[in-house]
Amino acid sequence: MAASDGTTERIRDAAIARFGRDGFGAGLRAVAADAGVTAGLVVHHFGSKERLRQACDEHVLAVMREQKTKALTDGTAGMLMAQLAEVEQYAPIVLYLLRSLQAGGELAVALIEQMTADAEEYLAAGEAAGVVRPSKDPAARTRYLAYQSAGGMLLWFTLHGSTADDDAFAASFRRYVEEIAPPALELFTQGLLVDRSMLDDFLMYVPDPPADER
Amino acid sequence: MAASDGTTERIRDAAIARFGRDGFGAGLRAVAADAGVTAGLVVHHFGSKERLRQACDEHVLAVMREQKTKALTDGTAGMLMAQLAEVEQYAPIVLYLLRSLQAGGELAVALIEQMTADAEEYLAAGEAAGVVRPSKDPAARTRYLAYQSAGGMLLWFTLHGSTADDDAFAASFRRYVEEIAPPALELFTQGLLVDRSMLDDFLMYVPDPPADER
DNA sequence: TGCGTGATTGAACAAGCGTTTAACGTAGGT
DNA sequence: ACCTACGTTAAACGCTTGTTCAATCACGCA
Repeated sequence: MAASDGTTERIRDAAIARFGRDGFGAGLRAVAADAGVTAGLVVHHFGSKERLRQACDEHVLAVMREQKTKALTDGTAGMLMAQLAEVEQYAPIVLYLLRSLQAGGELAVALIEQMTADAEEYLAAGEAAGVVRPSKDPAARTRYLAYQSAGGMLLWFTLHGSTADDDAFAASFRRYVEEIAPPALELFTQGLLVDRSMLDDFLMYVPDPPADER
Repeated sequence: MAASDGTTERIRDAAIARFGRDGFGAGLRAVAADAGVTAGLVVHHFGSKERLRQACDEHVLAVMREQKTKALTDGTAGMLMAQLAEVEQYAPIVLYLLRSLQAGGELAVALIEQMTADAEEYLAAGEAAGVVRPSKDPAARTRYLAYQSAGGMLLWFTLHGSTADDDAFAASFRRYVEEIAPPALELFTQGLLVDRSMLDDFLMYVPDPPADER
């Protein structure tokens, strides 16, 4: 995993892995044990648990920016992280990112912002190439797509992604992308509603659907 | 809401409100104080914190089913909860549901299942009425839409929904729905991609990627 | 050689957690 | 009037948490 194997970096990486696995409620002693040190040393190096998490955030953010996201958000967004997770070494970082999304905080906001920025660029390029339809409000569309795809991924992770093993996680991730890709592409190519003229009907249809029983 | 104002129900409602506000990490003493009792009495009535949460889950689930979800998942899914949150008295329950989605667990799965079932029914009705396009895999499409919309809502709540006040929460919720509705409708009516080439490429590629195990 | 500085440990601490226990008060039944 | 059962409280217990502290270890430098 690179990063000179100094003790500080080793603790930081152990914290990323442990927080990704168990969430930020994980104790300092567990992190310390993973790194082969004591709890006292952790706080000696980082000052406090919160500053440890800040260090983790910064490192993850640095890796993210370094990867330069050649992987585009294709609208499903899972592709981006799936590609990362496939490289086995990045699975802990992807897990940590998902935990951050789950917990909120600055890193989560930064993640969504970067995803949105990437999607914006990607969609604009697609539009220029004549592949993507123009939008009445491109920024709103981009934000909507980013939230939906990242949120869907987060929800999937919360409900079914609580796997302990990194490889199993990557495999599960691949399965998720494969599952959502077909309906996503279908929606993106043909839409959901028959045509534009139905929009008003749709809006009036929404308040009360056919009162079928069940 | 109501429920006879017995002490047990009062504690349960206080727990729903407190868990919704602070998450499930909230302490029993805080719940007890909200209900005007002591921590010991809470466990005397419910046995343990986990069983208290189970009682909360069951009650919330009962209210959900009782409301009969005339509010459909219109694909944005937020509509459902927004309509609920508008009735001020249901705001705590909606908050509790979001916390459950955030934490995972049985209630979260049940919520998504119910949303999916409602969406299935609604989409089938729309398709029969000629408003909704047919899908190659309707179940997959429904699941995809449910996860995306519920997940987007969850993510929004995690990042920006940490409001303390119930009314402010309902108002914020309304704003969220208003923000995502236009791009959602645009996507649903016109799609995102101009032609089917991407879908065709994908469908030809997907049948056999490197034959991984499973 | 000796000194000193930083890494590292193990123990201790205070606070919070969920839970247990003993006691008290009060109402109802016989 | 006694006894019982139950609602309720306050205190304590055991555990875990993050953090602090003193002591130990190792190594670079004079």
